[in-house]
Amino acid sequence: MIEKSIQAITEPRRRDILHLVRDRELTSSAIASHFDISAPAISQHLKVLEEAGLVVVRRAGTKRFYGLRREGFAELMQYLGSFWDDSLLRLKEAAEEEEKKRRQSDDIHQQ
Amino acid sequence: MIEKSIQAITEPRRRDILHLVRDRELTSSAIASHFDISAPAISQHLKVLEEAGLVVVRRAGTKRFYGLRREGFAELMQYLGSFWDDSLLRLKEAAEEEEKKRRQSDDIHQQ
DNA sequence: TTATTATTTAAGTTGACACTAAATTAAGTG
DNA sequence: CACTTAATTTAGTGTCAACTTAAATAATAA
Repeated sequence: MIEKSIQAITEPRRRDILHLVRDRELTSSAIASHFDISAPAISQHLKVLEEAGLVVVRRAGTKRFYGLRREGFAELMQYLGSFWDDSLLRLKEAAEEEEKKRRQSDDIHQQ
Repeated sequence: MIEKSIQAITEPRRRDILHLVRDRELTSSAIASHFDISAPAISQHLKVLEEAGLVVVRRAGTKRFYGLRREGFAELMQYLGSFWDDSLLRLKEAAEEEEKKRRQSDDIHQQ
């Protein structure tokens, strides 16, 4: 799946599509209107994104609404992050430290 | 550059190469020995990675040592992260909050 | 049912890219 | 300089992915 999602985000238009559906669902044709390529081409891109687990479809009548699949992103980001990163690792550690503190204070409150 | 680095990490062998040079420098031939493709093929991959700013070369006699270029990764990760992510955003906020607290306490100490 | 709208699937073309083998460059060493 | 080692560049080939147009599917309305 990771392999597919990495492949998927390589194509610039697919990244543009992901941007478009990031905060709202859009139909295939609404997405297509933002590009100068044909509707079938967009449909094919959406298929790739869907098979990569990065978008999901919701059918409503003749329309199909595409939206971001956050779990897919999370998985991809986790992979890319764990792959090498430094700054991300430091961010994680900082967040975990914060989380630890939070939990400790919760424990105190609960006792 | 971002475009090139995204392109670069799409190829599975190139990600393998990045893994190999992650913690140590390696020569082109040392890298090639890990794969069953020809030396020129590896050389071409290294060129792509270098042009993407993800590896750097250090010449030493007839040998060329390849190593990870962390700034390139940082840039790529930042882009990929800022692109969409949630959990990463939350991590960032937590880290920034932490940073803010740290700075405030520094200010107090400095006065 | 016929027509309309929304979208996908199919078939075929083109260009990009990963590969190979052969030739070339680069930096020593005898 | 000739030779060796390390690696790259060049030229050519095959595969794959993104696009096109045309045909097919899906849901609904007249």
